[in-house]
Amino acid sequence: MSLQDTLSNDVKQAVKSNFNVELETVEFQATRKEFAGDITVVVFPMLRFIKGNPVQIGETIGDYLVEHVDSVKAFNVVKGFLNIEISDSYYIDFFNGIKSDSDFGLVQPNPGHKAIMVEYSSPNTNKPLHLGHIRNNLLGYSVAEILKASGKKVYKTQIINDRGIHICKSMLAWKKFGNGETPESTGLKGDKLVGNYYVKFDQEYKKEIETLLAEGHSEEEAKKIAPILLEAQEMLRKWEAGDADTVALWEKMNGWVYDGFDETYKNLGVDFDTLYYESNTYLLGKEFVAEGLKSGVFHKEEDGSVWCDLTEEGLDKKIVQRADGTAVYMTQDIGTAIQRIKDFPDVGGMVYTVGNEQDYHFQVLFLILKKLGFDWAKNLYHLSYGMVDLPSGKMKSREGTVVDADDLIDDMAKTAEEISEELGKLDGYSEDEKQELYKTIGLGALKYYILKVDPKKRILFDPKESIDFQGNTGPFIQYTYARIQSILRKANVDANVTLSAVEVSLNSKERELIKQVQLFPEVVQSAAENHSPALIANYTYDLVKEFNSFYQNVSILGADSDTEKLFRVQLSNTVANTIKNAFGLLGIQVPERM
RNA sequence: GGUCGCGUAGCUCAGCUGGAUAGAGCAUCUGCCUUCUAAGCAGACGGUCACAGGUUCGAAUCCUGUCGCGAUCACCA
Repeated sequence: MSLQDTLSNDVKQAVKSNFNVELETVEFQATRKEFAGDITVVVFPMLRFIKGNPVQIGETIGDYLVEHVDSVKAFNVVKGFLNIEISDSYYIDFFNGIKSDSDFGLVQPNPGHKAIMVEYSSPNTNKPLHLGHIRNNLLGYSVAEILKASGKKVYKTQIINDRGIHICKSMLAWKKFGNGETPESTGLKGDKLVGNYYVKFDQEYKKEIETLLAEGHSEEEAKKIAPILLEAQEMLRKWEAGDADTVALWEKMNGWVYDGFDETYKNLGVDFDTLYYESNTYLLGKEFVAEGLKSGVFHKEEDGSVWCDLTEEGLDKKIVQRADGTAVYMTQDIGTAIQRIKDFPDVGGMVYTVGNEQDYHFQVLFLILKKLGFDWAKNLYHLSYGMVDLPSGKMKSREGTVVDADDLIDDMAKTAEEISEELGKLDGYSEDEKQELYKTIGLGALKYYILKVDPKKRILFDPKESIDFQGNTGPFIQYTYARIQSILRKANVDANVTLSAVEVSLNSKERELIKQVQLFPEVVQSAAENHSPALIANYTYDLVKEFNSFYQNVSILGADSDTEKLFRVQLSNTVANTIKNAFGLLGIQVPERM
């Protein structure tokens, strides 16, 4: 039970015995630094139930608390704010309780709870991953880890868009212009190679359009009758008909892409428990159209197309099946969702990590699933995130203004290397160790930079300047962790010794630090509820700032008594542990030294 | 035009269910390396929380409207 919960009961008791009023809730906030105290009760909301002067009410409650509650040492009242000072023994007890708990703040999985499936990444297989995918992957992975930490069983998944006209475009371009090139023959990553042919297709397509325009066709017409496009469409038909050659080529090229993706995922540090492929799911969902028709959720138009009328819910009418009987995007997503629950019966909810341009789509999808009567439909969440903008504007693949994921990761490591060399931090390291560390730091900077921002806001990303290594950044926090490790190596004390309040008296900085650490489990729960890694990131930064201030202003290994030294070292160790757990949830590594 | 999201310091961002004088970092300026990692610490400067109303003891936070930016409104995915 947290301090706030117990105090809440105490305050209610105080109010009851003094004013004979039963309070529903008590409002708390952290005490501002300029006042004495650790936690503050806001008296104003009580005025609705208790008549009187807020200062006097505060005084009365404070008197009661000091007298009846062991952990309350003293209090003061400023206006309607009752500032409570907590006794050292409370903090020391709390501290003793968690200091050897390496899983502090993480809830063990509860087998009674339903599992959650988290979908993220979900790329197309015709081009490499870019900066937008990085945000998607980091968010999805991190939210999955945070949900795990809050005690849920989690399945990480993605749906790979491995079919369609865009895939055929790169296949066709490779067939026509590729001269049998392979990743091995060119030394290119598979996804890059395939991506190049997608670009090649577009170039040829544009050339043909120009020719057609010169021949007097309208632009609209030219776009439709360009021979290379017709050829791609023919290829898609062949693929759908199961043509052996086409399918073989499709499998070969997709294989290259998957190898490339795997490398990028590995570099990013994300992974998946199960995969779905659109080529397997694009025909799903049609049987539910039939069912929906029967139950009246859908209706059929004269031309045979099937619709769902959501106008009563304030939305539009949405098509779920074309007049020719084929499925649309929405149909697939309905089918895939249902299929997933069939495949994993323990799943009771799903999180979709998809950009905010699809907000409307998911609103509709969730509503339809509810109408179809699935009880898990109420536990669906669209983890919607804003676009990543560049200073030059939007990323456009056709204009070559895309920031490639692999390039970006490499650049970050390079920046880390330059800064480290300049500061001369890594003397005495082997070249391999250095390279490993540059990667850890570079990725830490990138991940933290992306994750500390509220998911729903758009991010302005300046590849040259935006990622800093000072201030509110991943490397700053990693650095603090490494420094604590250094303290621990040199201090060489037994971390398991239990201290009592009689032996140690806390100064204000130690108090602040313990309070900060104490918040971690609440922050994790809140982040899980809000699907927001940003909460964890900003909390970790606050903790580290607090620690740095403590560390620089209190002499840890100076002329203190052994007990005080022991306490401070243990406290540092606990902070390090918390940083490590928090960063684990963000998928960021903390180096022992840097 | 309808719907949804965003608008906080020069820049990048925090600010939980309304609470005390709105917080960080970067940038600019001042101090601090013979003691544990200066990727650090202490401090200064910097704000009409887009604007206007409303709700209330109390609003950056909730409600309404206006403006600005973005997304979305396909028998595309």
